[in-house]
Amino acid sequence: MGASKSESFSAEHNEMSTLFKALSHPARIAIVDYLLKVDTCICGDIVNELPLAQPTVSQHLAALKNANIIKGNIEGTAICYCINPDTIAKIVSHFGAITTQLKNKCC
Amino acid sequence: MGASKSESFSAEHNEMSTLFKALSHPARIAIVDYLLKVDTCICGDIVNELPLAQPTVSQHLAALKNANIIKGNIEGTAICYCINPDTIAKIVSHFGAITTQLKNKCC
DNA sequence: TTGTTATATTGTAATATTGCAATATTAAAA
DNA sequence: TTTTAATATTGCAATATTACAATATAACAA
Repeated sequence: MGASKSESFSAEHNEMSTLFKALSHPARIAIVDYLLKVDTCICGDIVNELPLAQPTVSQHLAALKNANIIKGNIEGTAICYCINPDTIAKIVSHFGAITTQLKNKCC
Repeated sequence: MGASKSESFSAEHNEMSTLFKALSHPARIAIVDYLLKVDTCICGDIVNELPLAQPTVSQHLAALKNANIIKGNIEGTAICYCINPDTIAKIVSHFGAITTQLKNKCC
């Protein structure tokens, strides 16, 4: 086939894998990194920060927005992007649970 | 094109995106979840736990092993898989840094 | 209205991923 | 040695992702 059999897995597993898929490209990690580095949220220069063409960056931003990892507020002609702390918290909480479970393991 | 321009990004960004890519499929999240749920490391029944054929599961296990998220020890005919806590720690540390940076943000 | 600037969308080509049947490999058991 | 069980590899078809040129849209400026 080729398509992932997502309907065969739990909502939780699908939700987490969707978040990780959004972070599974170096450009998108770089975008998140940049948004954290810049103090202000008024940031219309993400395109200049990346070694990719404008439509490609736009697609990566859309992927991050679609996964709720970033938020974008229209600010005139520009768009102000910033991290969505709620989604980060969700991922952190997932790994918190993993870390707790790992403490009882033999490996 | 189609191939990701990974050579244009930093080693750190590539490394993190590779880890997330390994976790970007529900079957692989389910495998990690299962390995954490099972107390013993002697686990040769991952195939029966997933709604996928044996070769497909084998590929997902290889993907996780390749990203150092799990380790596999040969135990006779079976293979004993378990989580690699070092890699989990690396991801946790990444999000720890993000959480710290987020505290100074306006959004 | 006519630029101009910032971002999104569309179309398309190249490449990667997913899934599985068929087959191979490997190690223990008979 | 032959069989059996567990896992890996190969080959291939279906689908998804990545990248970008060309174009569209939307809002402000002149």
